[in-house]
Amino acid sequence: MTLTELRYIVAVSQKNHFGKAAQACFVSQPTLSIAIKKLEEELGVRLFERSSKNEIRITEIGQQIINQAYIVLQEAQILTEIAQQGKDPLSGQFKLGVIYTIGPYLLPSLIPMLRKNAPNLKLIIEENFTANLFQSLKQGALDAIVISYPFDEPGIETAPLYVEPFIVALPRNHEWKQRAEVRPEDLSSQDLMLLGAGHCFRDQVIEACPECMSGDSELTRTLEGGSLETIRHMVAAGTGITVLPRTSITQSQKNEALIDIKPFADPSPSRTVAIAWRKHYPRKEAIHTIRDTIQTAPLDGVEVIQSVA
Amino acid sequence: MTLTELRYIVAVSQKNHFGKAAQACFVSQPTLSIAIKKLEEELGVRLFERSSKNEIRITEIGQQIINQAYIVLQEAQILTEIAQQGKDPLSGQFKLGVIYTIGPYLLPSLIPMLRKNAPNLKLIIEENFTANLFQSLKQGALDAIVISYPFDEPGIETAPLYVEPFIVALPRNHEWKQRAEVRPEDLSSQDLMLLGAGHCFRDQVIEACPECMSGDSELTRTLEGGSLETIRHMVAAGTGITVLPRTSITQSQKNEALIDIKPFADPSPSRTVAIAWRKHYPRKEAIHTIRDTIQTAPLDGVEVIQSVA
DNA sequence: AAAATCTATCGAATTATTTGATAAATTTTA
DNA sequence: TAAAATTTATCAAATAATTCGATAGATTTT
Repeated sequence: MTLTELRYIVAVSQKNHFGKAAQACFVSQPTLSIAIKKLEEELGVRLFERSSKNEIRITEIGQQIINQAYIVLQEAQILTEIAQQGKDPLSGQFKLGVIYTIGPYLLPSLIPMLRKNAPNLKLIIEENFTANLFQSLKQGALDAIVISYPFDEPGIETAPLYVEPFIVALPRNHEWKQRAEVRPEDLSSQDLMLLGAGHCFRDQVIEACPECMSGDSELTRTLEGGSLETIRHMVAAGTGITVLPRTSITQSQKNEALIDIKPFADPSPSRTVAIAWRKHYPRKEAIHTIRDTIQTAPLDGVEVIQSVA
Repeated sequence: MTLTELRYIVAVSQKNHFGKAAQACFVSQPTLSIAIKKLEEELGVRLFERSSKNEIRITEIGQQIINQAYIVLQEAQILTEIAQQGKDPLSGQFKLGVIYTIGPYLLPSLIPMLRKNAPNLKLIIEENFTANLFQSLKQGALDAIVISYPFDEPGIETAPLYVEPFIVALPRNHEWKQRAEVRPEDLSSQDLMLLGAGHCFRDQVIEACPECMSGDSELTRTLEGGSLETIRHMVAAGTGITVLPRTSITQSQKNEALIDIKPFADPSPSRTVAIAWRKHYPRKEAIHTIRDTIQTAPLDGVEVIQSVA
């Protein structure tokens, strides 16, 4: 049984005439006759009563089968309509993972922009650690993830989005009040607060200032389970200083009374934020749109990295 | 789109593996790969995300389409099941027309026998005049009709069932009480009651005894809209005599006190009862069964006509 | 680096499908 | 009654499609 054969019998039932039905199906009359004969033989049932002159008559069982053929064809039609709607790579769900230290700062501007650039894309967000996001990405639970380099996994492709410098956040009236900039190695002499293990940003800060974790510096504290926002509030409360990614500081927060922001001396430590996806992911265009959206209106203080591709 | 292609994508979604899906579909892996590629191109949608190693991943739109493919295939399956059930020519409805002067006598014995010989045949009966039955048969509203010869129409085939002699019904104490038999021409001297126009039996009686309708016989009365049963009751009431087909008289009625039955002298006038169907009617076996059923246990007093075919 | 595992691609062989021409059957018309 | 018309079935040839084994290409695992 083929869908074509079903279309033929439906056409005959509508035209009551093999020749006219063949015309309606854009095939020759023998083609249609043979196809119907084949179907009748396969089903073991006579669908039509042919009388040379006059019209065709549909048998009782033939009518039942034609009714069912309508249903089959209709469901097949629905299938093509589903495909038609789904053709647009910028439609349907898109599950985006973002690491904790990027999500709160990137998403508030990304989501409304994306709603404009891809109105039919139903964005679903997950915030998590890099390792968990990667697992979900690999398993197909996520379509793409926004993470920080280094990130190199087999079967996963990445594209850099922007470079984001690190900055130092001090309580007002800190001893460095008058400084224009800070060098990484200076940090080891301070009460430095860091995120818990699992956050790649923690590792990046430590990489920038290995001294702060060396045995002789007992001033560095880890806030397990904390967030950058928690740490920022603790800085404001005077508990210590911290290093933050540039995007975690908005203009209004920069002018905040309780916190002082200092850049690092050149070359400033920084992180490169990237988007990653499975190599064979079929909706690359959706990823491209997200990347473009992020790069067209970048966050404050970052340097966009245009890909060559 | 073909049903085969839909079977392929369903198989891949179940096996998560092109090779295994191909095996399950009893085709080679290239066959399945090409078919799916073709379907993807036709729909304009990527259904699967292939990664050389590891398992296949179904895209979001692919899952929607596979769900719909299940539905299409299931409806197609139902179609074949309908055909399977309808394969038996002795199943389904069978619309049988019978003329008024046969129905009441044939059907009471035919219906229970047919229920035994063709238990799945849903017999639907229509009683009417020959002309109306023929129209319905021609139009396909009836599958077969039981009528009386002569009956010869283009596109219609017939087979004789049995020859049924006519008999004369007299009131008790009629002047012919002592007679052993009656000759047709005798009827013109009597109060003869006949059915209305349209009943072929009326015409057959008149053909057997033209004298009873000739100008000088004013004793013949026509009962428009009446039935043989009405006439029989009128005979019993002494209103006149009539001619009846043999099958209208059962054994118990023969012994009835109020009516006397006389045969015609040889050669007795008679009618040949036949079954008729459209030449191309596809369920000839059903007709054959009905004919056999009628002929295997014939009504009292008829002579079965075995067909050569 | 080699082996293993998958899907994609290729060319040849095989099957199906399609078509125009025509046959066969039947009905209508002359 | 014969010829014309109408309609579906059949046939042989051409075309299109499907199928397969072999193998390439890509990637992961050993």
